[in-house]
Amino acid sequence: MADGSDVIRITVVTVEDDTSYTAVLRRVLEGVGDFTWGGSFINPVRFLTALPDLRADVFLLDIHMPRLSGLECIREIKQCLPDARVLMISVHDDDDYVLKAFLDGADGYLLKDSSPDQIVEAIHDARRGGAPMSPSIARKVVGILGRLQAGEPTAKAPASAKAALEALSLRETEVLDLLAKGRRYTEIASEISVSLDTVKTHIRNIYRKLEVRNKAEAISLLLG
Amino acid sequence: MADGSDVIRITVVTVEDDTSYTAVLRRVLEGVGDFTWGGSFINPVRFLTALPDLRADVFLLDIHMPRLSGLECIREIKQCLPDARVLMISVHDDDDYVLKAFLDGADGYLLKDSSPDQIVEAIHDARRGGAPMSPSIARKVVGILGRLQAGEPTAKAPASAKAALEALSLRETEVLDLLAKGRRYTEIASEISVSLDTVKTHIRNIYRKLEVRNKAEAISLLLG
DNA sequence: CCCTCAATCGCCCGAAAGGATGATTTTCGA
DNA sequence: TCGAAAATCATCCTTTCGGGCGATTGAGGG
Repeated sequence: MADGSDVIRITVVTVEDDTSYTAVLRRVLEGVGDFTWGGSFINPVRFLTALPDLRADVFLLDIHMPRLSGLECIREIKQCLPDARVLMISVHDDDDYVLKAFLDGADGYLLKDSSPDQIVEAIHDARRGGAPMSPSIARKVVGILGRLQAGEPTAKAPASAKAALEALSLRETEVLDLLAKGRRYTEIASEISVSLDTVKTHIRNIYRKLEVRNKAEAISLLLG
Repeated sequence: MADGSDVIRITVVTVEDDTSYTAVLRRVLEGVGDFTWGGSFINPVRFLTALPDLRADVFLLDIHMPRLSGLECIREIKQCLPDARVLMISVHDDDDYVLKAFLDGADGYLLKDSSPDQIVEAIHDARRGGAPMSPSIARKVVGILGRLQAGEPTAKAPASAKAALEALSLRETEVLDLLAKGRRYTEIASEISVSLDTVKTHIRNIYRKLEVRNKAEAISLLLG
């Protein structure tokens, strides 16, 4: 391996809506001998269209993009190119996104404050079968694991959701059902023959018991 | 059948939160020779508690009651007393309630503007195996039947709901998902990197396509 | 008898939601 | 290349939500 001819070159493709960061990545990777720039996509939809014709070893995916989440690209990539490695690169470190990324098949998760060296090393690491991730992401993963182990699946436990719903009184259950049907407070009030303020009180109590902040979360917990 | 001794008496029980209407019903029914007043319940919860000890031929149920919907009483009654007839008496004639009542096992559906004669006749009709209903309710039922036949299950079609969701653009789907997670408009805006007004526009378009009026209905359609 | 909890109602206040309309740009297929 | 649809941003205005706070009544348990 003294000369470069027998070095296995790694083709890297990026999908990133931020053109300036795309340029950064390109510069970083073109500075490394065994990397081949396989293309960069600004538009994730375009990327998916082009995917069947791509041959790449590693994909760098942004999570938050204009039209389509990078998360939704993972499965497509894995289906077309089962041996390819997928690394997420994002500014976000929410538990929700980190967990989803790995569940969807991502091989690694880097934050955008990663240094060039770290990015290069992560790509090599992914090729070797590792799961490269930024230190803070690694901590997140450990934290999530702990919570999963404790029987609290994500943030909203499916088991505890049921328990929380059962902790509601008859009246509260009735109000929540109507809320989920899209009824307004005033409509609920007239349907169950109580005042508007009573409905509001019930809803405040429902939110407190379910530990949610608004209608949407309450309904998702009820139906999801 | 010349004397009253061989007339089969019909025991009637009412469950109705409105005491004045309960009194009206009682007066009407006590004026009819072959009816026996089996009791009246103001509180539906109390009614369910007492139900196992009741012997009645016909139940008159209000739909909208303080703690518990009359709809939820139907199954309980049918389980305890399979031969009993259940008539709903309500001021409401929404498709939703009418359909639900019959699906839940109601034998008839009267509006509260029914005359005493109509009520008496409806009870006899139910006993004979009929399905007594106020004229406007009968029309509702026919209308609902037509729509079911046309492949539009209720008002919110389970098949068309899926179609409607698929008619959403990628961006709209993304926004709706975030909405269902309980995100506020401003949070969605920052997460997908667009302005607040753009998010509002997307959501208005989503509501239009899904034919809903608010978050709650949209989320119910998405999750339900 | 006291305490708790469910259910009821009220007031105040700021934030969020949503409706009406109009406009620009990009994209894409006919 | 023309038009439709998607996506973007905006202004104006009203209604609805959501939270904080306090209060009463009745049922039921200790």
